[in-house]
Amino acid sequence: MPDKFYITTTLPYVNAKPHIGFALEIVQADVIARWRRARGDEVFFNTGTDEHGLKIWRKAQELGMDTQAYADENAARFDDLKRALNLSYNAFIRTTEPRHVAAAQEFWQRCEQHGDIYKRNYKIKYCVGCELEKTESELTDGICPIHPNLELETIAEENYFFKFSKYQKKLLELYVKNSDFVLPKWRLKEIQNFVAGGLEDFSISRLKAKMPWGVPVPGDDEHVMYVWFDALINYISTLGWSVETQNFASLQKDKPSTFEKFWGTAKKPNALQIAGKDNLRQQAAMWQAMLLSAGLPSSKQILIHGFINSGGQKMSKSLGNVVDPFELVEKYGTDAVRYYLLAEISPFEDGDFTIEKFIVRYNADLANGLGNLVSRVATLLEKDAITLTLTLSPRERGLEERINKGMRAYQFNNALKILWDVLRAADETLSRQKPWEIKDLAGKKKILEPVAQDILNVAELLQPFLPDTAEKIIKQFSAKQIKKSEGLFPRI
RNA sequence: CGCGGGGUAGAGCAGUUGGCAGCUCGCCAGGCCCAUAACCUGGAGGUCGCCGGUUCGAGUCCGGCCCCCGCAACCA
Repeated sequence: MPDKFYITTTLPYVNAKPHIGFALEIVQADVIARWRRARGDEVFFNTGTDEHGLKIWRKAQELGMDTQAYADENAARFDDLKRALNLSYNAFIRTTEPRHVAAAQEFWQRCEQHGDIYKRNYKIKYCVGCELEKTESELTDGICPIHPNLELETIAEENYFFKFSKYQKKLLELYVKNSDFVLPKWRLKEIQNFVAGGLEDFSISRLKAKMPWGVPVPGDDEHVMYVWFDALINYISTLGWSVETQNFASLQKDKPSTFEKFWGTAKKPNALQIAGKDNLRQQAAMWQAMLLSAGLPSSKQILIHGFINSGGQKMSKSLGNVVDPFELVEKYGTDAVRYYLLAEISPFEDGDFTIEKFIVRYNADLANGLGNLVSRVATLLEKDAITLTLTLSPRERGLEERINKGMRAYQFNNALKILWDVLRAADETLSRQKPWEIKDLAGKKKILEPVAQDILNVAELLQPFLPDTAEKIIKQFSAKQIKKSEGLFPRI
């Protein structure tokens, strides 16, 4: 019986092009998904786009476009990552889809039934100069930095609020009971401290008159849901919650729904989420409180990755150091980009991307390392027409276990290092045993066969990381007569 | 005393249970000449931020201090 495995990324907001940071998140998720599939699990891998809210609405207005048309255009660009990065997700949910809107409304009603939604005055600061609402973090010393001479107006607006504060205790229990609920450990500590410090209810609606681009609040035509509230629900709307859940409940009592199979149950939560460090609170606290309120199972685990800086600085448009994943793939290939994200960037800490570092890593590991070794061995075999019978399976036991150990801790960089150690050892063996000096073909074969087998073993275990490259090598090294092929990674 | 992360060779980093300080790039010397001017070996280069403690032994544990970087909620 294969295990059911669920993994989801956060949904990127479609007001900008996909950037390298999201590429990191989705490639990490992809490796985990592929790894689980290779182990025989049935995998549900979700991603999608977050499309409601002020920024998108305003941007579409600026462009004179229909808001949905604008969202469609941008959502398509995110889905393009699938091909560019060779991703294996099987679900792409958009928060403007009817099934998601319906789920969000159902979810809202459940929270409301539990007495967790209420209306209250919400004071906002408004800068007449900018004609915009301002949050505290946008202000310096309580005044708008762009219009320091103007006084801010305070506008009181009625909003719906979610009783976040009510769930403080339950959230803390959740963290205590599941010591690896959030990885890395210090992020769990961070969220624990945050929740322990006290929670304030948060606003979950906006006045439709001011900003109509959102999910309508059930039973109140004046309001739409604040984008965060609806966006988080994608993790379950993508599974067919709640329409399917309800159908199953009435029709087939004993058969678990897709939702239960993948999202899990209260006793056995099953959902793995992956998110950036800016999303810790939303995913590990707010979303979990929302699930508790709606009477649904918590997530099982949340992985928090860091940010990618460029030359030690934050990527920003004004600095001109923003990295476009499509451009990189175009120039250097999918697997080269995947390799950098997985091998060079620490899975949990902030990482750094510069084109110089990328090229150094590419040449050292992909061109001089893997690519050169494959071509080295293939040529030696082809030249003397040495035929081998290598086996793809059973895999080399110890090596596979070491990779699995790294993967269970989501240490992609360590797992890859283990594989590269094998490649290095192969190069060393060749230099020491000098098969090219040996006249006797049987003797030559004796040296080359285990080296070729090592390459095949590495290729097989490399599949979740560099699927395309791995497949090429497996094909090449499964032939009786291994032949030289085009270089995998030409030196740059 | 808000919270968290970091400070290890010229640069970038690894060091999970305390046991002779490692990796990649760069630099120097040698080897090889099968391979994508690739590969292999050796070398130079570090008071592991500072001070104190525990220990036979600390980069690793404990206490204090200094510096750098994020975050401080309804900015999606």
